[in-house]
Amino acid sequence: MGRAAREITETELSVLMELWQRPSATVRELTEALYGNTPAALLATVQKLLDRLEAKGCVARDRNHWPHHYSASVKREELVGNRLQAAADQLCDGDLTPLLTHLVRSQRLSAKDRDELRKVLDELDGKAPGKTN
Amino acid sequence: MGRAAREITETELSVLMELWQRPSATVRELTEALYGNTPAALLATVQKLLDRLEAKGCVARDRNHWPHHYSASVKREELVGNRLQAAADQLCDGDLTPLLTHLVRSQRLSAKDRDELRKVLDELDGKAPGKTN
DNA sequence: CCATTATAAAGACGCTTTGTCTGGAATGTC
DNA sequence: GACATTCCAGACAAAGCGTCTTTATAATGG
Repeated sequence: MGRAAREITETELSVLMELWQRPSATVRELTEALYGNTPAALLATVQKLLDRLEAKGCVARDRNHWPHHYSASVKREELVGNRLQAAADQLCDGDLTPLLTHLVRSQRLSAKDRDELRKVLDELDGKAPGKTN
Repeated sequence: MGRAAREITETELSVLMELWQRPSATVRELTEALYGNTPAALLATVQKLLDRLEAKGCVARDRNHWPHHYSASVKREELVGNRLQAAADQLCDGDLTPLLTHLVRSQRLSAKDRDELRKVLDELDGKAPGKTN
């Protein structure tokens, strides 16, 4: 499944971010949201970005509407996950655990964050949340 | 910290990987390890890769030796950490927690992995009090 | 010392990607 | 059918990448 997760550009990401905030949108709406105005040049630019995002499997377009309706076909969490998995594949031989360990250790997590994580771990263990908070 | 661990190319990474396996190395050694032979062209290629890695702050060179000795100036864990932080900055507003949560949840961690993580969390609980919720 | 060899430094090259824009084709509205 | 909007294909410059060639510089053996 090498499909969806390819490299997303900074600019492409800005378009995706707008899409994540709505169910769907037209090129004009997105251009307006991103740049504040909508000259032909910018419309074409955004269109091209959408084209490329579609090619990368991150955006779906509904050609039944006129103008076309675009919507994100990848959730933010998926994109995050893909990017991390890619990092793990490249740098950790595909194993995410050392990456996680390092991250948890190096990052200053608040007690609340740690609790949160622990809860997730417990959940995965399949047992009821051990210590009640 | 806050260093400039910029984008590392796949090819550059292959050089870095070799460097991580030794205290230091010459261009010739690295070329031999990577390609099996050392024609002038390849030597120059590896040299250029090292130049760029040096510019990106990932490699240090000792000009007192002849030929120069190169060594990695970024540890693998740092590179991992930087990459994750970059992902968090871009996609999670700099907050690594949702990223961690998603990762822990989506990835199938073995019971041992979970234990490992829990231990790290406990360790952090003891050391850094964090904010009491 | 000089000639030879190995290394370093600088740059050219072709290629791909990225962001932007132009022009023309397609589609809808009145 | 005339017109405006939207889509589409492609051009374009700039930048990054991997590779290679050329020139300069340092070390070594006569």
